[in-house]
Amino acid sequence: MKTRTRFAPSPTGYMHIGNLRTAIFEYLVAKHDNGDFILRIEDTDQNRKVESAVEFIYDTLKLCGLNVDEGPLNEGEFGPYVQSERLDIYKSYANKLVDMGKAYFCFCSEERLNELREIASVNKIPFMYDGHCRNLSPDEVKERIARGEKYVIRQAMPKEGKTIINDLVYGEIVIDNSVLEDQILIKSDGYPTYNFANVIDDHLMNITHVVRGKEYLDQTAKYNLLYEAFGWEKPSYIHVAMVLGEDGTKLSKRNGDASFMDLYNEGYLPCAIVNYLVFLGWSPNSNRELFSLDDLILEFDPKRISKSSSSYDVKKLQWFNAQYIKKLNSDEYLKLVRPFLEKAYDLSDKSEDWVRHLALIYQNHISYGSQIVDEVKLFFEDSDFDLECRTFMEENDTSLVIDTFRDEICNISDWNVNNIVMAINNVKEKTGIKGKMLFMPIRIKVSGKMHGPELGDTIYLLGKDVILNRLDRK
RNA sequence: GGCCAGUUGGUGAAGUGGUUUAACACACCGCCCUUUCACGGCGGCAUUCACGGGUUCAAAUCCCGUACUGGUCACCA
Repeated sequence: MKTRTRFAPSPTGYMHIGNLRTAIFEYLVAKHDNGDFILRIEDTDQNRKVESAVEFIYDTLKLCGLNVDEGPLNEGEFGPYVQSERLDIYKSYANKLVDMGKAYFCFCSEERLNELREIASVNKIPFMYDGHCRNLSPDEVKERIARGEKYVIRQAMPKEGKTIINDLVYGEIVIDNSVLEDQILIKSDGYPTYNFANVIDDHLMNITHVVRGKEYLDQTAKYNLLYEAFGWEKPSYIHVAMVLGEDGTKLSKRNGDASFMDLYNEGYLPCAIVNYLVFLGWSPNSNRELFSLDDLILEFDPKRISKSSSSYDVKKLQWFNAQYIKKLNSDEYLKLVRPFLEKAYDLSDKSEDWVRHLALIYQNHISYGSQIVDEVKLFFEDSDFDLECRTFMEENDTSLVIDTFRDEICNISDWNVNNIVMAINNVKEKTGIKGKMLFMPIRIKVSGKMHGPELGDTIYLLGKDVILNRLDRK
């Protein structure tokens, strides 16, 4: 049977890094086996729907190179791929279960349920539906439905015995059936519950490997019981531990950096994000860290997914991203960085060459696109010396170097990097000062900083007039 | 609270009974390179694998208990 996995998000118009990571794992499991990657939209909660969320999900996956083989926008033979369009399917399967005597109609009111809940909380025991409607006679059921009473359909769970979950990552997990409630399959509004819709869809869509967050691990017992009730073959399960924030707490929407789009808009490359995310909880059978998606497909083995949760670390992401930025050719690099420059500064009086030259000297320095804005600031505005610079200038007599340098600069007729480097060299010859005591005074005067790009380039790009001005400042 | 899982350095992690005096990478620190800065290179950084017992000639690796962390117990997904 062809391997098929599915990514099944709710259409919220937002994708955080944990979701994306799950999608990547799903994609890799499928593609490693030459299988299919399916997108299914889980919108059974009508309140949470967001306009154009489906397009957003497609866009995100596409940016990451995760091609959807079947989904709402490119349907295959197992559609529809949106759960709200499959309501009849769920109903018919629920009724089938009722006919088999494995599910039943339940007319219990919210008031009665709340009462039960209260009693349970007073007695400090976990609430569980008591199966009140489990043995209603078929005639009574028919009559009450005819009367227009509201109902849900619940699955009749076994009261005894154990259910075994087999997971590729966690191994065998045993759940006591006595903790399982008669779960609702169809809600009173006619919509299926998440759990039920999942099982039906996964089976009908021939999903062979269910990859999902570890928070569903316990619930898998219910899934298995459903598969068994129908007599269907169970899929393989791959539960993936969660990603925690840097402080060890759960990632949330409030943590802006946890959103893929936010990272993308800050100038992180999708290939770097993907590479980083895969390494959060997975490792290959070697020391290699840099992987393209295609290489990942080759290497990926779900058995090497970690059982414990891991923390999201921007520093490491930045390292990955810097590696990929370095590998970009200059056109690709410019495409990444230029929008940030245009947004932050007025480039209208700058030549294309100038912008290119400026951007390129930072290619080996930045770890994400928008970082260039700060780095490049000294080319667009004067800034005061920071403490480090002031201390240096106060503790050292720099006037000889600066004065000589000024003269040399004035004498340059052909303004290019070579001549500028030569000018600095002349200062060394004439003053006998070299090394740090030569370069630092010039660097500080010119850029206001002790750290920065190559001095020759910096001076060249700033231009003669600006340089002469800055040499005179305090 | 019941149930389920996890616990290797600041972070990601390798490791599944002896080749481990615990790889590798990020971060950090130091040195070298660079006439400056960065890039890069080299080196340092867990006497120890949450803790306590046990099994064994031998345990991070197997067993039991404790602690801590997380998950889960909805007409949410």
